[in-house]
Amino acid sequence: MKPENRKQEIINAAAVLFKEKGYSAVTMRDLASAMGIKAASLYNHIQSKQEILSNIIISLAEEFSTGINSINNSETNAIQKLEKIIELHIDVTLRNADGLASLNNDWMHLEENNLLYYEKMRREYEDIFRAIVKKGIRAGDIKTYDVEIIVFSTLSTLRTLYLWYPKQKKINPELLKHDMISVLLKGLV
Amino acid sequence: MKPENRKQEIINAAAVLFKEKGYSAVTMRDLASAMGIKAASLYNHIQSKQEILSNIIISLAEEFSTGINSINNSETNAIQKLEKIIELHIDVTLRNADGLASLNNDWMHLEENNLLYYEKMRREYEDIFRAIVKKGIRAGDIKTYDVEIIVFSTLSTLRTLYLWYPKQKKINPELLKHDMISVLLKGLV
DNA sequence: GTCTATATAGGGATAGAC
DNA sequence: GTCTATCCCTATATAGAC
Repeated sequence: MKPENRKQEIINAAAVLFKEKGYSAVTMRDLASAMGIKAASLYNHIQSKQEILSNIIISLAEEFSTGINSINNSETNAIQKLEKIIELHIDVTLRNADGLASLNNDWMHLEENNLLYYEKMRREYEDIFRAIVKKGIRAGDIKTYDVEIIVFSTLSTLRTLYLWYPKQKKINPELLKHDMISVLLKGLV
Repeated sequence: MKPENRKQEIINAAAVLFKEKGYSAVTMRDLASAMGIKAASLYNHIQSKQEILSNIIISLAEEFSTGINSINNSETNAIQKLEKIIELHIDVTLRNADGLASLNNDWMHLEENNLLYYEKMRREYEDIFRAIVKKGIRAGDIKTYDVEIIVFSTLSTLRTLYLWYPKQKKINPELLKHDMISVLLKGLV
């Protein structure tokens, strides 16, 4: 096994533990034990605990950043863009639900430039999302509720998918996408 | 100042810090510093760090438990019950947004009986919520999407309110309730 | 690539003076 | 009710043998 693979194994194992207890409560001994080795051995593959966290979070944040920019640049209306954003979140959740726990709950433990970089991406993501909703309202495609409430309620559902999805083993991704789009955009009543 | 007041001050200060960094990353020295005293002095008012956490979480969980039981026992239809649940979450968030961060993110650091007690209340809360949605679907008041998706998307929005509300200082609670009910129940489109 | 041993720092909590 | 001093434990990380 090449070092890069072993490193990724460690990062994946860490993501599972971080999801269960949070970054701060997981020790390098916990992580080593989950890998079946001693804590000191981890340092042959990674430089620090912090490096593991930034690896998990930054790659995910960049995925969302790339995704929403590509969606935003497409020639579609606001509703279609929101549908694409919902699909983006579902796709990322299917691929890396564990890592999303750190993205959502442990980003504040990033250090220095990584923290600033994360915060910048998050701000830009929300700005694009907000702009899409505003355009949709102006075009008459979206009802004229408070923009912030719409952005918040939609995003909080999408961001929490990682908690919920693993418990619904049987659910079909296509059904999930369809019903999630319906529930979020067309309401329950 | 009576000891009970001082104790509550400590718990309130702790809730703010737990919200910012999470239970595990906040030290008793951090908390003491926020109170303007030394760490050892905290122990004149509280027995342990764990006691602070359980105070924050258990009282909030009991509030939700009482609230949803009372709503569920009222003679109203599913939609009216859901509206009341949304109001319940908004009311609790207005009163104690800081504590809700611990309820949502740090419950797994509860110990022994408190952990079991919390998990029981949470399970019962979700069961009641799910039963209300199911009744609403059977009565034809709620569209026939996947029940779990409805429960999840609604609850995740309500549970995340604590993150979002403090940033919207100007928003009127009544407008918030009205628009939140509209967005969650009637959709965006 | 993993181990044992260890350095160094900081955690929660207590004792006892004031 | 708060302080200083301190106990004991565990954290991240490194050094060097195998």
